[in-house]
Amino acid sequence: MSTRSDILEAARAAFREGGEAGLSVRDVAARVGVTPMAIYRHFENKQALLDALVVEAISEWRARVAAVPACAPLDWFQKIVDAYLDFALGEPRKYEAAFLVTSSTALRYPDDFLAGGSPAVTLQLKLITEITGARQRGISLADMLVTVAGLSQGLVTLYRAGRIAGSEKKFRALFRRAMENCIGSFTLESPR
Amino acid sequence: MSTRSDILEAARAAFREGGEAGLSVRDVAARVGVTPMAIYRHFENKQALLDALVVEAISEWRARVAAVPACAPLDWFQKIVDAYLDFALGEPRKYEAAFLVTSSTALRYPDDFLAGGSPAVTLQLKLITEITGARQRGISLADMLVTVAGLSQGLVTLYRAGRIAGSEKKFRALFRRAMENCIGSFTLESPR
DNA sequence: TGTACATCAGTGAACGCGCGTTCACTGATGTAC
DNA sequence: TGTACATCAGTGAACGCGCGTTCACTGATGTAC
Repeated sequence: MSTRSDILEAARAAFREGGEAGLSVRDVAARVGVTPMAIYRHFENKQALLDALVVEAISEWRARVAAVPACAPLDWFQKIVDAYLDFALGEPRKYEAAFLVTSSTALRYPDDFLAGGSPAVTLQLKLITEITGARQRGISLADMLVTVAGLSQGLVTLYRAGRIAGSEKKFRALFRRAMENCIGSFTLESPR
Repeated sequence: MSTRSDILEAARAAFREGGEAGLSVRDVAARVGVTPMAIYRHFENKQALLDALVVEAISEWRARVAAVPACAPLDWFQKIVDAYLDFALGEPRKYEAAFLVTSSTALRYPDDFLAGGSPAVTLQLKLITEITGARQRGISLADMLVTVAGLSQGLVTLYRAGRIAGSEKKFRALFRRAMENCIGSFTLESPR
């Protein structure tokens, strides 16, 4: 049963280095020190191996969100934003697997998330609701959710594609300002 | 000199069908009805062929923006938003080439754009400045630019990855609302 | 006007690579009687 | 306790594919004298 975990570990390493395009059955086998066909004893095919990595990455993201200590809604939300940045910038390939790789298991905005399909998003929804509260401007929760998701994902993608100039530190600050402004825009008055 | 344009046309078709991953020298040659090596008579290598497609796509996007008739700043901006959606949804592969394919010629936010490297963005910057005007909330022009770019790109990416449920029409409406809200958030009062 | 030569588009075969997956197999381990 | 058999992880060779690019070439067209 250790070969299976060796395969997963090798696949993780291969994906870390080259992403989806860098994952090959033959390469993973070579890393484990085993024949390519040995992989098929443990995974139905390459897709199944990739799916396993996606599931792992999603779990890790959820664990990171769950690990953020509870506090006042706005602080809490901002800490999750920081966790998102840590994940996206510190483990770029895992971020890719969790958020970008097209997998049959991918949830869809906004329905699957409003329905509570993802614990991480459910928490964020709760926080957004509490933050905007009575000052809420009549924007639907679904819209707010998709806007936050789109902005996060778009900024990270631009940065990762090297299309945003400046250091990582500068990008993190920019990202935080943009998210703060975005959340603020959901309320009637300007924030702060 | 007609072979060169035949090659470009075939490459365009191949890219339209399969994106960057679907572009192969051999396939393009087969479409033209010519030996793979004939391509090399006209392009240094595969990358040069891809670069040519990227340049074309960027030109087309700029032409579309330039074709939007001048009007009041907010209307004008919204018409550009619509043009962006038309481009992203109507010519998804060209959108990909213009905005997502990593190319040595890619401009970077915000410096290259603030410096006027892109006529399309220069116009958008001018419009944003006019729209926010005196009510501007102290957010830097660079931040506003990156936020608009990130949100646009992120929403389209989510939609194209099938992660936003609903019809194209619904997505367009959602996109417009999100952009309107985003622009509104740059001013002191809530818009409308 | 005719000839020699350079230019140039395109050919055809091959190199060397990596890919996912098939097939029939070996050899060790565990199980039933 | 010993034997027969099933299970199962892993092997090794091969199939058939597509890829970018190299090399030496052919044959037509244009140009110079």
